Amino acid sequence: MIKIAMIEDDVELAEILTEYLKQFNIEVSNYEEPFLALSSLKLISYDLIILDLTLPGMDGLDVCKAIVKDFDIPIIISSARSDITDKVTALQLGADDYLPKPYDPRELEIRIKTILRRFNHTNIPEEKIKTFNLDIDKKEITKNDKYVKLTAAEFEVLSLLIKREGFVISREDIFDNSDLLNQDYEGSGSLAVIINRIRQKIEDNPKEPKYLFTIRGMGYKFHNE
Amino acid sequence: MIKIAMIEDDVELAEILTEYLKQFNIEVSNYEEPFLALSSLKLISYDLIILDLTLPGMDGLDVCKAIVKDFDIPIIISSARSDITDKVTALQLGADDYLPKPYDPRELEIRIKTILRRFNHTNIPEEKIKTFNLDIDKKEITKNDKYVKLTAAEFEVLSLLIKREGFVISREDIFDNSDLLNQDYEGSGSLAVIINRIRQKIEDNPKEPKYLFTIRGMGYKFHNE
DNA sequence: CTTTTATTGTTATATTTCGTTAAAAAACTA
DNA sequence: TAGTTTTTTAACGAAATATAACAATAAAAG
Repeated sequence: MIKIAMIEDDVELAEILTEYLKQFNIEVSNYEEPFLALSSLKLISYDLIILDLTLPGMDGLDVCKAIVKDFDIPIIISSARSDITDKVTALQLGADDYLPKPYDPRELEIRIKTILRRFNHTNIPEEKIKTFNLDIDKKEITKNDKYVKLTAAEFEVLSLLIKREGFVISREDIFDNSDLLNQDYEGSGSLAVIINRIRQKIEDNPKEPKYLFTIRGMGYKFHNE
Repeated sequence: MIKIAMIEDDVELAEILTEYLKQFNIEVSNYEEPFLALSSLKLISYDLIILDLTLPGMDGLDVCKAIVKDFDIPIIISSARSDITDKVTALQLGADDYLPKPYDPRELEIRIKTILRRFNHTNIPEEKIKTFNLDIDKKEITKNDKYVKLTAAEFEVLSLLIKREGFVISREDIFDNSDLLNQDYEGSGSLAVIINRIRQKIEDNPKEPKYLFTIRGMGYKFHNE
């Protein structure tokens, strides 16, 4: 689990990003107030900071400076200011990356992973030893580098499970994150059928799953090892 | 996937090239600001740099010098300046190639491939083991070095699939990338017909495709192995 | 200029696929 | 054991795709 502190006054944006990053086991705590953030940095250990430069009534660069001074933690600057000097200054101050707004959340995800990998070389396992790998662009999932042929709905469900590997995903969550599945999930066993079909395709012995577990009363959980 | 950093202040040109190179699994990140590019080189590992010499308010050759000094990465210089000394200087500085503007994107693609092959001898697989080969100039496609006779429309569709090999291509995408096909694709099965005709020509058993797959609800996908 | 041939788009029909439903079986809880 | 939840299974039907036959058009040949 990666923990991130976000300093962002646009609450709506912060929520969107928090929601998006949750998919990848990234937990975001947002602070609208930079000084509050600075205080809590002393208490809670985060892996990374995302700092918005365009904060109301203060210069984000000063905040950046303060963080660099007191903490050894990677910083990603996000800013709506198109001022080029900002970028240079921020990077000179010790920020690790600079993202001009608006940006694609996926871009942010990639930058986070890249920076963290660089920062603590060994920490992020990275999709290596994993049995299952997900290639979003190619829309394909591989099990031990072997292509698993899935239908659209099966792919949607399984990719969500892989993305949230290790966590229990409620049925509701799955439907919320799917465009394909009929949203009137209530009282419908259709998901169970899809899960069952996925098991047929990925488990050696579908009766005794090694990867896709049912957590009774809660949902499903995926182990990728 | 080949990753390239482009340093180019003409955003429009950069976008065109980015779009074009995407076809060949080449991902381009453009930096309008050379110093920003230099900073990000430390963070992100690119396979190659395309550097525009005619940057506003600074000498691109200095940027080139800075890159060569700190990074072991091939550089292609692109320049609108017709000054011959520039070319010589650039190459002396350690640039790997020099392209005078304006140039054909295809030219750029070839240079990129050539340089990368030279640079890391083993890394780029190169179209060797591939069953299908596409020669854009000759407008011909070969299967195991044997010429496949296709109609114009079939060629357009199949070449797109080959270029984006491994990725799912939506029907919409195919029509967008075609001049020949009737644009009113909606509700028309004409593409399915073309796909079927292609299968008859390239598959051993069209009923069970080994190359041209249907991804239901998504589009088509081509495997070239 | 007419005839032939090839190509492409259209339509209609056949086929396959896949999500849903429903009902039964199995697993768990109390 | 009874009652609930989850899984399995089979069958259905709608939608997506494939196929075949034809029409329209363009290109080539005579």
